Amino acid sequence: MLSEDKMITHKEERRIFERFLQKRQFKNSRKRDLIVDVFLSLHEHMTSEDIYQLVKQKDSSIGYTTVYRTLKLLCESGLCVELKFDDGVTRYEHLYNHPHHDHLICVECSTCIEFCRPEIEAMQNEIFEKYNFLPHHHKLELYGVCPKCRGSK
Amino acid sequence: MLSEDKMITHKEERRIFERFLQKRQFKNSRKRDLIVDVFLSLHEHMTSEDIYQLVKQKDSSIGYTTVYRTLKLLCESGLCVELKFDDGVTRYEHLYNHPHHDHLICVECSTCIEFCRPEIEAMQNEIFEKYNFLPHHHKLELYGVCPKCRGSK
DNA sequence: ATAGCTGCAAAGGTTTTGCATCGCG
DNA sequence: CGCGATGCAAAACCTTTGCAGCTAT
Repeated sequence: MLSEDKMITHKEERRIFERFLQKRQFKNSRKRDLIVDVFLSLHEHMTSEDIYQLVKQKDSSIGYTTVYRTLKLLCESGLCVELKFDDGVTRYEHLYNHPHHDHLICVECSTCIEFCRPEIEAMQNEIFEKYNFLPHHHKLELYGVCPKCRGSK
Repeated sequence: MLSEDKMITHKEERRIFERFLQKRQFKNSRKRDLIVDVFLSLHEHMTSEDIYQLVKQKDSSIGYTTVYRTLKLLCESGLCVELKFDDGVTRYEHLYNHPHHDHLICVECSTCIEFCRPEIEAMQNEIFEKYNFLPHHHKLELYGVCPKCRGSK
């Protein structure tokens, strides 16, 4: 899990991913590159299906499986994390250039707002220490009804 | 979502559920009663499959579907909440007699510890207000490696 | 040539639902 | 009787994997 919040360029992210592939002795692939480009340009959480649809617009010969497997690799490389909200669908979040944050989610329309609470980090560590756990990651999600959905009732 | 943390008896919980069923004009059912009894006696989060196994020990003629549907009813009645951790399996938590708490989960063995952080409530409301959301519920999960799993490496 | 890359189809793992039957009121 | 309660089987959903053919090195 990454903890540094410094900004890095798209190009640097690509290099990170390439080094990751090299370490594993993977080969180059035009299709995988395209998927990685699409993913790195995303600023919102998306499901693998969403990302598959975006990728297909650029190259309709790419299959879902390849998108799925590439997203897994992006997660292993540290550029991506899987998010699982209450609706049970896995979403992928672009991690770099994205300071740590938590999520505020509308239970009606699934709108998702990101917010920051530095206090959480402190509290988190306190609890991990108290129970002698080795910290891995945490998840804070607030569910409610967004202003738009409140209005339309 | 319940916010009161007072203790209530098993019998009172049953009455709450019965009133809930009456309001919906549901009929009595020996099997559903048995499932409710098993559920109300639980103190840990369990999957529907776990609960089904416990129920079958008391009456092997009860099917999974009935357990599943009864758990849904318990949720609607307010006695139960569904928890979805990162492993994707829905767990059911007995809500009454259970002050509000959050979860510390071992990423290796899935051990789950409950802890309390009153500060979270305050912070939560602050954020809901800031973004003008109507609060529904929240979820704080800390994932790490528990002492036992740390030791065995 | 060897080993990784791909797409398709199918398998897995869970949660839900359709339907015919049973049983409470 | 009428309508909810049940069990079984099957559908729905997503995620993951097997496999045969393709491609980079």
